[in-house]
Order: sequence, then C-alpha cells, then structure tokens
Amino acid sequence: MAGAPDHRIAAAGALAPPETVFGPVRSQTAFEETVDRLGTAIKLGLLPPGSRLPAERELCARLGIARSTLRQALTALAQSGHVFATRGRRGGTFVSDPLPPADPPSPEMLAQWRDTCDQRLAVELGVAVLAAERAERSDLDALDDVAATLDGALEDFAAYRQADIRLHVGLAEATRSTRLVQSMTEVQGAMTDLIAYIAHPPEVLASSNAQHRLLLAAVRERDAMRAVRVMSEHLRGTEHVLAGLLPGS
Amino acid sequence: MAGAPDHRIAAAGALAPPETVFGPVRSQTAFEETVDRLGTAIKLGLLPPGSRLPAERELCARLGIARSTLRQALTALAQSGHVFATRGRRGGTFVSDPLPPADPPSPEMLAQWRDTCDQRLAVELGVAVLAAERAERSDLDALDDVAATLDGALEDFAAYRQADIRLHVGLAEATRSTRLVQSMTEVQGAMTDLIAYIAHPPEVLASSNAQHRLLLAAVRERDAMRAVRVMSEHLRGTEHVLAGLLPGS
DNA sequence: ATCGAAGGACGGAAGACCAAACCTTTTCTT
DNA sequence: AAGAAAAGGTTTGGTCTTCCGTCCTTCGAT
Repeated sequence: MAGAPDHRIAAAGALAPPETVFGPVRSQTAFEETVDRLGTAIKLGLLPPGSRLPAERELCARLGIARSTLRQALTALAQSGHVFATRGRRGGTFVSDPLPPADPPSPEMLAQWRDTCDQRLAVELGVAVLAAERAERSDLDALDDVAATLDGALEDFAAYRQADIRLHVGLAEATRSTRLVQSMTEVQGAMTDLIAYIAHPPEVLASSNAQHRLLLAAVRERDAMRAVRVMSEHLRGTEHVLAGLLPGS
Repeated sequence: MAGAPDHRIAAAGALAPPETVFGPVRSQTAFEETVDRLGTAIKLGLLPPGSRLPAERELCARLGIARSTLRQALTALAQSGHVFATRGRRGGTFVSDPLPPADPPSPEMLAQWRDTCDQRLAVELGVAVLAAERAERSDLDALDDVAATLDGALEDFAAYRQADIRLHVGLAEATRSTRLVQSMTEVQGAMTDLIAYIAHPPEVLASSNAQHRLLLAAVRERDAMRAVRVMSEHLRGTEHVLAGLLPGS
C-alpha cells in the first residue's frame, strides 16, 4: 500500500497536486508535425488549391528540418492526395486542385470536442481583445471584404467555411501576435474536423456572418468588451449546435 | 502530366500566405519536454519543496516514456539543484527544499515578452469566462482561502507569487478543462521568468489581490463579462509594469 | 544543345528512445 | 538476525528518427 508520505505540506495550503503535471508527454516527431502543419494549412485553405509550395531545398531550411524528413512528409501528403509534385525546371510541389474529401472525425476527436471548444474560446477572446487594441484600418478593411464574400457564400458551406477561417485567422493576424495566429490555425483545424459534418442551413450562416460584422464594428471602434461579448455569442452558437449532435460529456 | 495550374486563385481573394505555416518546426525531445514540465511545476510551486515525486518506475509509466529517458531528465534536474534522490526502501526523488535561485531571464525570453503576455491574456480570459460558467461553490471557497493567504504575504514577494500562481491555476482547474490548465501552467512558467526580476511593492500587491477578490466575486455571481473586465485590468497592470522596464517592441 | 532548377533516391553516421535485465542501498517485517 | 521489499543506479543492446551529403532524373528556358 503506497501510503501518502506527504510529511511536508506547504504552509500556503497544499491544494490538489495537479494531475496534468504527470500526464503523458507525447512529443510529435518532426515528420508528424510537418505533415500536420502543412496538412492543416491545406485543409483550412491557407494554402489554396493549385498553389505552389516553396522548393524542397528552401522549405526544409525554413522549417528547420532535413530535406529527407521533409520529403517523407510530402510523400505522405501526396499519398493522401493533398499535394502532387512535378519535376523539371518549372516543377514543384502543388496543392491538389480538387482536394480529397475530408475524412470523418476520429473517435478521439469527438471525445475531446468540448476541450477543443474551450481552447477555441480562449484564443478567440484573446484575439478579440487584442485586435480591438491593435488592428489597423487596412486590416479591418480587408476583413470587411471577407465578410462580404461570406454573404455571397451562404448556399455553399465549403466556400463559406473557407472564408470564415480566413476571417478568423485574419483577425488573429491583426493582433501582430505570431503565437496567437499559430494557436488560431491549430484550433481552427481541430474545429473543422468537427464542423464539416454538421448541416448548416443558409439562415444560420447568415446570422453567423451578421455576428462577424458586429464583431468587426466593435473592433473598429476599439470597444474590446463589446468585441468579447459578440465573439462569445458567436462561438456559443456553434457550440450549442455541437452539443445537440455530439455525445455530451 | 498535369501542367502548371497556377491560374487558380481562390475567388475569396488571396490574402497573404500566412508566414507561420512555414515557420520553424522545432519539436522538443521527450527528454527536453520532461525537464521542462517537471522544472516548471517545481518553479511554480505546484510541486512544493520537500515533496516527493512518484517512484521512477511509476512516473515513467505515467509520462509514457522509458525509464532511462526519465532518469536523464531527473539527473538534469538534480544537477541544477531542483531535486535530489535518496536510495533505499523509503527513498525517492524529492524537490529540494531551499530551491536554487532562479536564473535571470534569457535574452530570447525578453525579446518575446509581449508575445508571452498576449498568450497569457488569451488563456486567462478564456479561463475567466469558463470559470464563471462552470466553477463550483467548493472551488471558489478554496480560492477565497488562497486570496486570504495572498493578503498575508504582501511583504514577501516569493510567497505572494506562489499563492498567486495557485490562484490562477486553481481557477483554471475550476473550468474542468485539462488543456486550459496545461496552457495556464505553461504561460505562468513563462511569466515567472519575467516577473521575478521586477520590484513589487506591497501596495501594488495589495491592489492586485483586490482585483483577485473582484474576480472571484464576479465568477461566483456567474457574471462572465465582469470577470473578463476585471481579469483584463488585472493583467494590464503587470503588463504596463513590464512595458516600462523592458525594451518596447 | 545546353544549362539550371526542380524533384527523386541512396547510404551511412549520429542520436534519441526503449526494453529488459541486473546491482546497490535502505528499511520494514518476521 | 535474516530476508523480503522498495526504492534509486547501472549496463547493454536494439530500433527508429533524423541528418548530411551525394548523385540521378526530368524538363523548361535560353
């Protein structure tokens, strides 16, 4: 019986020993992380279909990995149909134009969906506040255009989702915080797997985009609290939809 | 052979190709991540001085790594003076009681301080909102005790900081989101390196803790927006102090 | 026809990680 | 006092990942 030998209890009141401290430490390999990064960027449309990736010799330098490792990742992405390569002088690695169909969300994904939403809430709220503080006029003008695009895509969910991602990531970029941009793309990638399989009638998308406009207006007026409120409601919308369709925790 | 189909620019307006997509992919090794995790937990007081870590054979199983890898990490932590080991039946690995002096913040740390604060803002705001939604009575009662402890530690910054961390991490735990807890400990670890070298007069600490109480009150009343406002002001305080002392971006 | 820039392929060296033993020290139990 | 038990300490060998360098192949541009 491993009795608890906690002789020394901190004077400040020993709260529960945090469980996450001893949680599993699964460090991705460079190969896995590269596949994930590029694959997510492609699925999110950050690397649009048909676009060309940097040359292997340049890309591996930028990613800070060996070329052979990068090639493993590219090979994997090619086999899954996300990219294809052509040889010769004007060759290169390109994003496939009809992207392969998205695969259904894994069971682990579904099991963690609430955690994912929580993380998204944090990132988006932080972005809302900082964007209200730092966004430039030009940033917001560009995002207004995206919102206009969204209004034109109410009937095509795939197109809507693409532009939606662009708007959210764009707002993150307006904060000038590279880490928030990174967190945003990560969390949007996780969300996409969940969202893609849920019906989104045009009315819902229209109301969602109305919130986008309210959000941008609040940011433009540098009203951080209003931006937070709008963003919060915006996220709650999709969250409630998920809660209705997925196994509640 | 597919030709070069590069005319295909997404209709939604090709925004800038995100730069973070091709950023360096530096995956930590299991060894590094373990040192980081345990080291941070020790520095934050989550593993209080004198406390005993789980036995190596159990801990490596929990962390999902080989025992030899864990031993490397423990050896590193022992050499830096954060832990020590005793052999024999009642032996084990213990957190050093007088912890070694913290090392000064690295130049890279200082260069990224604003990014770190941004990340912290996001995590803390997310925690504030979700805690206001999900925190139990008992959670908040425990946190009130921590706030009381803080009031008694206004003269001793090290003790204050310890309890401060406990409060923030505790609030994160009240959200029942393991990822937010993890993010919180990470970001608090990063902040500590910055904060430790800044003078904090008792008056500042007192006002800071007053904000803690306001925050807890807002959470208790499930007033998410007020919690956000208070948290935001709370963080801006330390951020302004840092802005005054560190190289502006 | 040639050059140059791209992808494609190989082979070895280094290092990280793991697994499974075995050794040493200390303490508890009988 | 003897031995079992529980801990850290040590050794060995193997697998897998990653890196580095080199060479080959393709094919548009000049």
